[in-house]
Amino acid sequence: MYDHKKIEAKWRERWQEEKLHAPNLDKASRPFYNLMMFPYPSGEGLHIGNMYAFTHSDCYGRFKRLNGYDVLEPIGLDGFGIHSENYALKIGEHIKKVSARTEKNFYKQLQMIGGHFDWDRTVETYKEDYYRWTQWLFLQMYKQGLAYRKKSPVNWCPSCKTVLSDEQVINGECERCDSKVEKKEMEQWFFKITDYAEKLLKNLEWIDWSSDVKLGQKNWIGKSVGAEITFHFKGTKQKVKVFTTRPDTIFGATYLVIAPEHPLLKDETLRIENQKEVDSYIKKAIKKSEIDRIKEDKEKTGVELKGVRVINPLTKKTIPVWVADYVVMNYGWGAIMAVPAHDERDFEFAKKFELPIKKVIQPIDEKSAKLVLKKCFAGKGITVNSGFLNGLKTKVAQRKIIDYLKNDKIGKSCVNYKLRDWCISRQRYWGPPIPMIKCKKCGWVPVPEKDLPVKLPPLNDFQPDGSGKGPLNKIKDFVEVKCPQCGGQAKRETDVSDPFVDSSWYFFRYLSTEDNKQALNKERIKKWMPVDMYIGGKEHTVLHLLYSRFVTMVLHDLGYCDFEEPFKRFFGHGLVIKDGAKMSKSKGNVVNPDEFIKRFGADSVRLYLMFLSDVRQGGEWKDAGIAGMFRFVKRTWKIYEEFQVESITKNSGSSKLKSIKIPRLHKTIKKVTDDLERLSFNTAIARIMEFVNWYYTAKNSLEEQEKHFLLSQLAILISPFAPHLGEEFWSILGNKNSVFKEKWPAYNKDLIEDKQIELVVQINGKLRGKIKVSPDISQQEAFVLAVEDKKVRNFLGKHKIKRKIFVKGRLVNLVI
RNA sequence: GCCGAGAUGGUGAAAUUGGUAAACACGCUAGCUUCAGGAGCUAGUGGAUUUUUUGUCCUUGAGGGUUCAACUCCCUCUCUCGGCACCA
Repeated sequence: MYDHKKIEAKWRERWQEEKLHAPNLDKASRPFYNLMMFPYPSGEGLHIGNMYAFTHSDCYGRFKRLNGYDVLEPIGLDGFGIHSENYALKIGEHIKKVSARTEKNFYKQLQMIGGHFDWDRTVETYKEDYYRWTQWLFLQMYKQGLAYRKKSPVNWCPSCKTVLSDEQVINGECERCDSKVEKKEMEQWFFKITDYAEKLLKNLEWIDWSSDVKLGQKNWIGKSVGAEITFHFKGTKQKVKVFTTRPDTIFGATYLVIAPEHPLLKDETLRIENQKEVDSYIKKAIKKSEIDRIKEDKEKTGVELKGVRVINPLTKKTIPVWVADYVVMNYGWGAIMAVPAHDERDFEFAKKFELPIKKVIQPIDEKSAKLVLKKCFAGKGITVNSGFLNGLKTKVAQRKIIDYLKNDKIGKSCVNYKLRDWCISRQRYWGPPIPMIKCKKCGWVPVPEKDLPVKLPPLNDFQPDGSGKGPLNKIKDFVEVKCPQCGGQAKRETDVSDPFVDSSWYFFRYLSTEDNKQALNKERIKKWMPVDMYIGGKEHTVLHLLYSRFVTMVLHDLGYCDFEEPFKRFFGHGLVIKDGAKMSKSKGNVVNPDEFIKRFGADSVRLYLMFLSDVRQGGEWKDAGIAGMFRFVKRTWKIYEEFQVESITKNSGSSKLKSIKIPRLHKTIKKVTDDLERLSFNTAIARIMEFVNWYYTAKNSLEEQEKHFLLSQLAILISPFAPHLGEEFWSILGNKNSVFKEKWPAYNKDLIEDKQIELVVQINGKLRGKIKVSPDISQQEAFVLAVEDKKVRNFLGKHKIKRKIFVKGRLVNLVI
C-alpha cells in the first residue's frame, strides 16, 4: 500500500537530520543559486499559486543538484508590510502575534511540499537581525545621496492611510486594498532610482529574462529622446521650456500648453487677464484623483491664458498659451508645444477649442496622405511648410533642427524617462523604522551605523490614523532623542520604509544569515552570485524585479559585488486558474493546497502542478486531474512493490548491472533531460508516464537485474518531480544513501537512433503511405521504395511525378 | 487608445528548425474484476461518411497569401487574457 503520509514524513525528517539541503557555502565547488520569490505570509496560508512557482523551481533545483551542482535553495518570509498588518487589524489581533503564528504555519506548509530548502538560513524581513541591515542599506543610500527628502504630490491611499510608490498604484487604485488613490502634497523619503534609469534600460539588452518582463520594464522606464526648446513670452522677459520628441514639427506648433501645477501660472508678470478663471481651473484639475482623470474618458479640458502669448522661435509668430490637465507637471518640463496636425492629443484639443492646425509632415504612404488634417498623422514622413526643413525626411530634419536650436541657444537635444524616483516612506507600523533623526540645529542626521537597529518599539494600538504621520509618532520615548551630531534635542523619523525595500536585497542576505556583524559577505557573494535561476511571478515586473536591479547596481557601485545584475536568469511563470478564472475568495474558487497534500500527498500535488500545462502559460487546476495523477503515482508505486516482493522471494543476490541496452530507457532519459533543461516540466512528466506504461507491458520479459537497473534509473528520473517517492523507490531497491547523492542518468547516443524508422510518403503534401526504412537511407532509395508502396502506387495511377522532396528521417513528398 | 501574449477534441493540453496535428492526461463508452477503494485491468474515443473502416473526405478562432509542405511564416479581421494609461 502506498502510504504517502508515512513516506513523506519519513523523508522530510531524514533530510532535516542529514542537512541534505544545506550546501557548504564556503567550500562548494560548483555553486548553483536557485532562487524563488519568498512569500509574504498571509493569514490564509500558502496559496496554490506560491506552490505552483515553488514546485517548478524546486524541481529545477533538484535536477541541477543531480547534475553535480551544489544547489543553494533558500526560503524565507517577506513578512513586513501593509498586507500582513491589514490582516492583523482586520482580525483584531496584534501584528506581532499574528506574525509568529503565520511564520510557524508557513514554514510547516513549506516543509510539507518537500522543497530542497536550506532551513539553516531562512530570512524573515521583520526580524531584527534582518531589518537592521535594511536600515543599513538605507544609510548607504543616504550617504550616496541616493536617499533624499522631497516635497511632491505623492500617492495617498485613504484606506491604508499611507503613501505609496508609483509602482504600487494599479489603474489609480491601491495595489493592496483597491481603494482610490489620492494625490497629496507631502514631504517623503525617496530613492533616486532615476539615476540608474539608463543602466536599468541598457542591461535589459543582455540579461536572460522572460522577454515580456523585460519589455514591461522597458516601457515602465519609458525613455524618450527628443529636445528641450525655450519659448519666450511676448512683452515680458519670462520664458518657458518644453520637451518634445518631435522638434522637427516645430513649424507646426500653433499653441502652447502648460500643466495646471506649473509655477509660471502664479507669475504675476505674465498679466493673465482671466486669472480668476485660470485659478479655478487649476484648483479643479489638481483636486482630481488619478482615477478620475482616467475615468473621464480623457475628454480634453483647458483654459486659455487671455492676453498671454509666446513666440514660436522658428515661425517668429506669436501663439496662444493654454493651461490643460492633459499636460502633466512631473514629466519633461510640465509644458508642451502643441502640434495638432501630428499629435493625437493636441489634435483632439485643437478640434475641441478650434485652434489652428498646420500640416508640416507629408506622409509617404498615400492612404495617410489623404487623411492629413482630417485625422492626425503622428508618423514619420517628409517635412513641409517648414522653411529650411522642407523636403527633409523626419530623421534628418530632427538632426538639423536640433543643430539650429543649439546654435541659437534656444534648445538642445534631451532625454526623458517616465520612471520616477521611488517613494519609500510609509506611515505605518509594521516595517523597519527609517534610521534618520531630525535635529533643530543640524537638520536631518543619519543614525550612526553602530546604533542599528533602530528597533521597532512595541505599540499596542498600531492602527494608522491618517494624520500623515506614522503610528510610531505616538511613542514619545521613541520620538524624542538626542542628535547624534550635536547632542541637542532632536526627533526621530517615525515613518517606516516600503516593504519592497526589504525584498530588494534579501537574496544577498541569504548568503550570510549567520553573520550579524555585517550585512553582506563579499566572498560568498562572489562565489554564489549573481543568482543562477530565479523563478517567480510576472506581477513583480515593475516592482520587486526593478527595485532589486536598482539596489544591486548601487551595491555594485559601492564595491560589494562585481556584477550589476542580480539575476542571471529570470523566468516568469503563468497563473494557476480554476473554473476558467483567477482564484479569488470572492469567486470561491480558491484551491487549498493543504487539503490536497493531505489526501494525495505532496508528490502527487507537485507532479500535478507541473503536469498542468506549460509553466510559462499557467494552467487550469481541476480536482479530478489530481486524482488522475494520484493514480499514476500508485501505479508506479506498484511496480516497486512488486519488484521488492519478487526479489525477496527469489532472494537472488545477483550482481547489479551498470548499463543496459534498452533503447526505450535511453530515449526516455534524453527526453526528460532535454525537457527539464528547457523548463518543459509538463512534457517531461508525460515522458516518464510513457516509460512507466511501457514497463508494464515489458516487465514479464525482463530479467531481474534488468528490472533493477531500469527501476534505479526511473527512481532518479522521477526524484526532482516527486522527491519523497524518488527516495523511497531508491531505498526499496536496496540503497542506503539519498537518491539526491546520485548522478543524473546518462544516455547512449547510439541507442537513441532507431535502426528502422517509418518514413512518411506524401503525395502533394498529403499523407498517403508509410514505409519502413533505415534512418540513413539515401534519397534515391527512398524514392524507389516510396513508389513501390502499394497505396502510393494506387494514388499515383498514371500521373507523372513532377517533383520529389526528401526530408531525411522524416518524409518523402511526391508532387504530381 | 497603445503595447504584449494567446485562441488546437467533450476538458487540461502536446507538436523543440515549416515536415505524420491531437503526445501525455482528464472525462466518457463498453467489457472484465471484486481486498467496495476517493479502486484496479483491457479496449475504444477529433468530426463526417455504412464504400469490407487496414478506406475516403474534413479539421488547429475567421478570411486571404507564401510554400512541394503551414498550428508554425506574412497580411486583414474577431475574441480572450495581461500590462500601460493623456509621458508630449
